[in-house]
Amino acid sequence: MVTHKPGTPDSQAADSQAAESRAAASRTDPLTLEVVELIGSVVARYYEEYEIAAGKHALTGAQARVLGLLSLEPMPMRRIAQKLKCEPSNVTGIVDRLEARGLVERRPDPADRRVKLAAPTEEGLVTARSLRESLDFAREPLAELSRAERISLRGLLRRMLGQDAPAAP
Amino acid sequence: MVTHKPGTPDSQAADSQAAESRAAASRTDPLTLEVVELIGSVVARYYEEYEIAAGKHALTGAQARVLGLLSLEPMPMRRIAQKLKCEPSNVTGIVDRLEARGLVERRPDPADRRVKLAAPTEEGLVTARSLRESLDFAREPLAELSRAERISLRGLLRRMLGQDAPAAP
DNA sequence: TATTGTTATACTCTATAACTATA
DNA sequence: TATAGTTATAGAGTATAACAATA
Repeated sequence: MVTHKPGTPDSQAADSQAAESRAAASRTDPLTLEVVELIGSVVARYYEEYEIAAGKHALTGAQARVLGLLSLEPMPMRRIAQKLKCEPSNVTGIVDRLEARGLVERRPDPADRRVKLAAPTEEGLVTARSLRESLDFAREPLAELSRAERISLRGLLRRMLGQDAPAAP
Repeated sequence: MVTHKPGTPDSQAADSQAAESRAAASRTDPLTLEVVELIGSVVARYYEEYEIAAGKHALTGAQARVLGLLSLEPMPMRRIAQKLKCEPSNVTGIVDRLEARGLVERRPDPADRRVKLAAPTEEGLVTARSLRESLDFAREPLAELSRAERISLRGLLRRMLGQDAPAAP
């Protein structure tokens, strides 16, 4: 691997790929570095807001995340673990505590008696909605953008997630 | 601030504030909702990448975060707690484990004998650099943006963090 | 008296392994 | 036998309260 430093032209094959040279430039460009740092700050802020919102309902972050998931669609314990990217054994405790709070209930799955479907109660749905609205800090600045800017931002976010094939140069 | 949204004249006080009506619109506009969801995904992805990178060095997320902090500047235990937004008592254990791994050391503060300054070792600095580079997934798509787009993105991120006074319409 | 760092304690989240009841 | 959920256990992060050393 021959990472290239801009302003140091080299007769080697270092910049045979445009992507590689762009990546190298992004490691020194002050504007890009600032944006990367801002993204890090937004990520930290996002988590912080979420934890605070969860705390206001006397929930932990993990409990709030599970409740948010179930508010979209009831699902088996196993599937919750997949969504959370954790071991299934952990979900037992988290759902236990949500159930003790009356925010979630376990239902049998008619199709497979091994499966337990976790579903939000009425109160759980209300709490989940409140939690979702606590992320307004991310939405409000978006409303100030033009439609073209929002579309551009959507494209960027998709590329960051690898959902979009990067256009060939 | 009583700017009015044109096209929706209402005798009530519902849209007496432009910001309020923009916020309301952002809760129903499909494009905005999609972008909000994408931001959530990027946040999750960012954390995931960080945890994976930490794991490759047999570190937990909290340990990696502290090491990253100290790699910028040695600091008292108390200050680490402020940065992490946690209680000072927790920092003791985290730094204990980093110290046991030889990545961090505690030094006396000449100016105040109550204070212990946590500082990275040589190996700690190398590890911190490696961790920082693992966030490339966020930087690479940025390199594909034009300078104007990056500046626009920077403005958006600053607004999300409340670092920028929103421009009057 | 106030502050810094630590210890002790309790709770939650996490992974691993073993167990049960179904399939 | 294979899978879904649980239990048991241990390590780590977190908040709270109490403590020693220093200011």
